[in-house]
Amino acid sequence: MRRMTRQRAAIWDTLGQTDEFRSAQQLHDALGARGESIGLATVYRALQALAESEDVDVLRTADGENLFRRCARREHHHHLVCRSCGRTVEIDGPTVEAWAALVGENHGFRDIEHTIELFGTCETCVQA
Amino acid sequence: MRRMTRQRAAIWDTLGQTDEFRSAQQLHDALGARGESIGLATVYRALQALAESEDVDVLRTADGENLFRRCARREHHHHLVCRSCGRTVEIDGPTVEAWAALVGENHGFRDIEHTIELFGTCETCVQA
DNA sequence: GTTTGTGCAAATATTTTGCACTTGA
DNA sequence: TCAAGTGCAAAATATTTGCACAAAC
Repeated sequence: MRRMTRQRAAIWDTLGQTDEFRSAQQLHDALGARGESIGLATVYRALQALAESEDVDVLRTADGENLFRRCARREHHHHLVCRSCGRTVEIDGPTVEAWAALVGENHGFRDIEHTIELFGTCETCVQA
Repeated sequence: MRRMTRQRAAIWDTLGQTDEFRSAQQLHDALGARGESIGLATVYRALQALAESEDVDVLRTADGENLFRRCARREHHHHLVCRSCGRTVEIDGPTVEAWAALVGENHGFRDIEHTIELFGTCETCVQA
């Protein structure tokens, strides 16, 4: 079903080089800088596939851009992102998970899903 | 600073006609059906202004479209949206608010903001 | 060898913007 | 009057897709 190509290997590898979320464009640039010539459409297609198989996290910024990152953990989790430097912390929130499920049920909703992202300014950036 | 024009009045009025979230496009169509000829750009500009002054709620769908709705309540709150019929329930969550603030602080982040949306299938749609 | 992936360029879709013209206060 | 608002069409953004070609398995 899924073939390992030079392009996909390079994308996966590049994704592993940092912990930060990056856009398809940034990834494409990084690949170029690395000497890998890969079409932007291919990057999008690869990221889409990786997101689908949950091998990368997807984060939607306020201005509608998708950012991708190789997952550190496999389970469901959320993120706390520094709005200044982009540093990311992975969060797991039994509290909110429970809250979300409860609120949904209270209103007679089934199959609750939730989107939760936290944004703030990290310690380093506050000082700067 | 802010002038009341025929266009803005019509947009505001049309927003009040339903409780559902609608896109700029849908609003524009509804206005047309009503006999009001208003430029799409004007609709966008009006909605942007209304969102800024918090007179409408903005919801970002998974596919990156902005939906708007006249606020029922003034304060900060979240939504539970039916993925099938679009019915919306406004939620206020002291629990999550507190959780978000706490998580942020624990990681040394300041000025925490959060994005939280719940999606599910409502009772009516489950039966159907 | 056949099916899946790739590259390119063109297409989509949504939202924004420049600019000349209107209009509300 | 005259700053603020509007309309239109063009631009900007982010992502997707058609199709001919290349490459995994």
